[in-house]
Amino acid sequence: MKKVQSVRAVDQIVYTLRQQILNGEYSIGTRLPAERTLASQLGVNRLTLRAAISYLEAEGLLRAQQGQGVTVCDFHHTASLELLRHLPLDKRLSEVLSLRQLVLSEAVSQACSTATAADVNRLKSIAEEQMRRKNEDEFIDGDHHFFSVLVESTQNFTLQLLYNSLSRITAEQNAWTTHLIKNQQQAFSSYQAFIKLIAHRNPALAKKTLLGHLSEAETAEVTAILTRGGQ
Amino acid sequence: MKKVQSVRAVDQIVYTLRQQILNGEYSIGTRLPAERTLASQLGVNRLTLRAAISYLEAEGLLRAQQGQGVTVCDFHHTASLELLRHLPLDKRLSEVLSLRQLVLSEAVSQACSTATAADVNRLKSIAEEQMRRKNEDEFIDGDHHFFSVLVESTQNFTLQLLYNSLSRITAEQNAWTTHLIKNQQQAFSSYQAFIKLIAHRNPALAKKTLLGHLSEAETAEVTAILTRGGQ
DNA sequence: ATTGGTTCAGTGGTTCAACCAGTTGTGTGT
DNA sequence: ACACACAACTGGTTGAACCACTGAACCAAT
Repeated sequence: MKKVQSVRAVDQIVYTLRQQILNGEYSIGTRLPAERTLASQLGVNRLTLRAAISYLEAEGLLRAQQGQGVTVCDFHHTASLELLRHLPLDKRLSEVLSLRQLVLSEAVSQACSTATAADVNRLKSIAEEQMRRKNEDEFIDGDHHFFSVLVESTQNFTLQLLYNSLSRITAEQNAWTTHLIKNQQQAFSSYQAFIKLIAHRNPALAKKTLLGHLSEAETAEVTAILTRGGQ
Repeated sequence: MKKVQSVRAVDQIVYTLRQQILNGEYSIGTRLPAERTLASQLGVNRLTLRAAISYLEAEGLLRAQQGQGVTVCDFHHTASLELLRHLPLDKRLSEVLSLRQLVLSEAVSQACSTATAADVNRLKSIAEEQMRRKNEDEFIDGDHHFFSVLVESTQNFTLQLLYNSLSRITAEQNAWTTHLIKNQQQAFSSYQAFIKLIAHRNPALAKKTLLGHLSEAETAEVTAILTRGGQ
């Protein structure tokens, strides 16, 4: 008794069409075949196809207009970050990493003002737990958990929504998991640095530190903060 | 001969359900009424409702599962920035503004390395045109156009997708238009500053400048750059 | 009383065939 | 040459029917 949970036809059609659009098989600005035609081509009912089109409209890939057909949007201008979930991350890993760094710097900076003592303790325990992880997948999840809590502690809904996208983009992408595993040690020190910066409650300094914008005097100060042990 | 372009029933249902979810009328984790029930409540056919549900699944607000019903997702964790398009911007204007500032700082910094001379000229002409604008709506559009070109000049697809969301969030929101109109003069000097920073081709300095992370020595240097006339 | 399996009612998923409603082009009348 | 009407697309909506999955209720065997 397996739980095969057959995949919804809609999801398959969504996947197929999305790939065809992203591959340029249906190029930007062109019209898709008429719904009745396309449905029979894809071997599904027209209404199933329509549900898929509705989904892809929400993603900003398609636009349907009565009497005019379904046209492929210029997703460079109509899509959102979520689109990267469906593109190979390899080519854009550096772009995503630097955006992630930028966002997390801002998050840490804001958390300096907003995080509660309880938040900091949660972060500490997650960070400690991460050090004991053996399983790779658990480590990946834990990493996501740490930053999820961090972002939540900013109480900044906008940042949180943005982080949602970032974490989904990386989720289940091999380029990401190999990157994270390879830089595991670096991750540990990031956790510690972030926690100490938040606990130090200096938003401006935290941001400068994480973006590498420190002056010489500040560098010394930060070094002192980061090397301080315990509490 | 008007072109009333009657609104699609699907769109109305999407709007209605989205509002009900965001207002908490259908609270997170609960199940929507059965499709057949809900469809008759809303006065549309079940398949029309299903197209709407499919759309809202793409937005991360709903999740349908055979045999289990349609449940309301915790959009704090499942939605993306696009969600802010459907929330009043008033309460979060400062959040969005600071994120925008952060993203544009990064864009300018990257443009220092990637923008062509042609890009810089386009930016200059847009900025000049902006100064002559009388109409408020045209000014808003021009502002968006300027930053759109700026972000494109980075050739960073990730940043571009993120900017798409940001510009859609602000589009047609009164909180944004009033903010922009009120700070029109400041916008002009931003254009000039961004252009000069890009033309100066120093990514690190540009970013520090826009984030206010300058040391004293750097401040003098930047002042010189920004007050330089002409080219 | 506990366990195990069966049944059944309720859910979303899919299909069919038909009709409604915009958009476009084409042809006919003037 | 122009204006209008029509025809032929297109997507939008509807009703009814059936399939497939889930969970709870039920009943039997232990």
